[in-house]
Amino acid sequence: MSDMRQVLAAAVCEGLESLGLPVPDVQIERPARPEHGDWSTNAALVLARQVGRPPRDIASDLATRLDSIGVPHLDRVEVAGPGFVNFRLAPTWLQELLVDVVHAGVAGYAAPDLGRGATVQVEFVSANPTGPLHVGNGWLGSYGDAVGRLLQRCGWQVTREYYVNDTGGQIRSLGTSLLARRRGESVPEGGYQGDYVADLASRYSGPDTSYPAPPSQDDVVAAGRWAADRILAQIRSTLDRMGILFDSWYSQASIEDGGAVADTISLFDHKGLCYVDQGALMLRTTDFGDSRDRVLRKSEANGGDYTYLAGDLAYHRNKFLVRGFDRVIDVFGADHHGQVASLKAGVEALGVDPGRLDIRLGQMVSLSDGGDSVMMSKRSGNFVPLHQLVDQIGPGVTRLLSLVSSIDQATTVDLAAVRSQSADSPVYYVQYAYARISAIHRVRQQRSIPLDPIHTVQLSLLTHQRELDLLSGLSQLPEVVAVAARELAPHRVTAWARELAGRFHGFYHDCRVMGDNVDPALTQARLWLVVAAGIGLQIGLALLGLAAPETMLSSELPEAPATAPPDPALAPAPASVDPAAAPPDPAAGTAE
RNA sequence: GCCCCUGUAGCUCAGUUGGAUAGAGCGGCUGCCUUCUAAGCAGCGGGCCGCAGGUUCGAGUCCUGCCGGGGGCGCCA
Repeated sequence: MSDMRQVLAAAVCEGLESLGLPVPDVQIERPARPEHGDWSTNAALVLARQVGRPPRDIASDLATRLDSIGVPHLDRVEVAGPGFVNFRLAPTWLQELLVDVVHAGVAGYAAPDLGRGATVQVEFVSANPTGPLHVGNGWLGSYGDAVGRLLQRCGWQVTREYYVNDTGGQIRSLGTSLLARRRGESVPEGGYQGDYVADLASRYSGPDTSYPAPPSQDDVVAAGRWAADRILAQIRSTLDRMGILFDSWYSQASIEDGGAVADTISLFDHKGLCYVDQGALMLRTTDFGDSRDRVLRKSEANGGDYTYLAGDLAYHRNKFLVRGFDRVIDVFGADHHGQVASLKAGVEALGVDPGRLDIRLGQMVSLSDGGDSVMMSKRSGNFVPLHQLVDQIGPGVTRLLSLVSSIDQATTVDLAAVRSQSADSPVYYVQYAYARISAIHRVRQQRSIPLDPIHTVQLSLLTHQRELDLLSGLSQLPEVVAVAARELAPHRVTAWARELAGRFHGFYHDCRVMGDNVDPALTQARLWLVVAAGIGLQIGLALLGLAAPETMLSSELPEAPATAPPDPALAPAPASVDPAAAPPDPAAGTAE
C-alpha cells in the first residue's frame, strides 16, 4: 500500500538532511488548487527563520535535491509562492492506488488500526422511557451510532449501549399519570400530558383503580414500569427504523437492585471522600476539579434517596471497574452540561484516569415549521416525535440530515423545508452514484462483456481528468476515516461521501465505460475504476449507516419516499473482491 | 456573574494538526437526454468569514476584548 504522504515526508526529510538542514515537523498537505500540484510541503517556510535564509532559497535547494533522490511517481518539483515546494505526481500514482483499493476491498481499505483491539463503550440516546423520542434524540442517536461504526472500523472493540432510566421519580410520575388517565381524571401538575399516556391507559389491565381509594405506591410503580416497557419498545422500533443499533440496553434498576450504588458509595467512603452536611451525604468532588461538592444521598428531610449522580457514578464504576472498558464515550445533549464536571470528578475519585472518559455534548436541535418555532416539551406532550419525521421524509433522509454537520453546531430543522426538499436530499445524490455503479455492472453482464483480471488491464489508460479526480478522491478516504475517528466526527465522512459521489457523477457523465466508441482496453480500465469507486462508496455509506441500493428508479421517486432500512450488518461489509479472478458482484454484502 | 458551544453566500451547513485566489447543497437564471438511470452534468449570479486588536512569512482556523445566538450552573432526572 503506497501512502504518498509518508513517501513524500520521508523524501523531504532525506533531502533536508543531505543539505545539512535541521528537520522540522514536516507537513505534507494537499493544496486546494490544482495548479499548486498534487501535494506540497511548507518545510522551507518553517525553516526560514530558524536557519536565517530566505524561504525560497531553501525551497529551491530542496527542490533540486528532491529531483535527484528519485521519489516514486514524482513527476515535477516546483517552488511556488512564498516558499512552498509543490509536488506534481505522475498518473501512475493513482493507477497504483486503484490496485490497492481493489486488493484491500470493502473490509480492508481505509481501515486504519487505531484502536488495536482496545474496548470502548459508546453510550448514547439513553432517553428516559417516559415518552416517544424527539428529533434531538434522533440526531444524537445517529451520531452515536456512526461513531460506533467508525471506531469499529478503526480497530476498536465497540459496545453501543442505551442506559435505560427505568427507576425513580419519573417512573412514579409516569405511573401516576397513567392511573389518573385510566380513572378519567386530568393528569396532575408535572405529570405526562401526552396523548400516548391516554392511549396506554386504555390498554392497561393492572390494578383496578376506579374505586375511590387512592392507588398505593406499589400500584403507581407497577403502572409506571408497565408503561415504560411499552414506551421503550416503541423507542426501540423507531431507532431500528433509522438503523441506530445497540449491543446492550442497560437497566438503571438493575444497578440499584444489585446494591451497586451502596458499594460505590462505600468505596468513596473508604477513600475518605465522603462527609455529611445537613443530613445529606456528600462527595468531595472539589478535590477533583469540580466547583462544589455534590450530594450522593439526600437528607431524610428530602426523602433520603440516592441522587442521580450516585446512580450515574455506580453506572460508571460498572463501566470502568466491573466490565473494564478501556475507554468510555458518553454522548449527551448540551442540556446535560451541568453534570459533566461532577461526573468527571466522580470518575476520577473512583481511581479511574479521567482521560479514559470522553463526554461529547451535542448542541441542541430545535425545530421550526416554515419559520414558526416548534416547542419540544415531553411533559406537556407538545412536541414533534422522531417517528413522525421519519414517517414524513424516510429514515435515510433523516439519518443523513443529522450527519451533515458537526454536533458542536446547534441546528434548526425547518420541517417545512425538509419536507419539500427531501427529494433533493444529499442521501439520494450519494446513493444514486452507487446505483449507477451497479447499473454499469448489470449492463456489463447483460452484454456479456468480460472483466479481465486487474493485473492484465492497462490502468495507464486512465488519464482523463475525471478519472484522476475520482481516484484522488478515493485516495483521501483513509485519512478522512482516521481523522473522523480521532475527532469523533462522522460528519467528515458525510462530506467525503458527497464529494466522492460528485466526482463519480462527473466521471459517469464524461467517460463512457462501455460502447462502440470505447476502446475495449479502456473499458477494462474503467470497469475496475468503477469497482474501486463502488468499494469507496460502500465504505462511506456503511459508516453512515445508509443503504447502498443497486437501483433507484425515478418512477419510484414520488412524494413519500420509502427508503429501505439501512444495512443492519454494520460497517465493513464482507464484500471483498478478488482482484485476480472473477468479476465481482459490486453489491455483495450490502444487502438490505 | 461563571462554564460549554456557536456567529462563513438569501437559507442550511462544510472548510482536514494555521497555508497560496474561502467551498457545497437548496433557492434564482441558462444550456445538455438516440448511448451505462437527467435523483445527473456544465455555466451565471451571490462573501468586510460578527467587530476590534494581537501572534505568525502566512489567520475563516490560534490568543485577548467587545457584540449577537443557544445551552448549563439543584438534596430534578
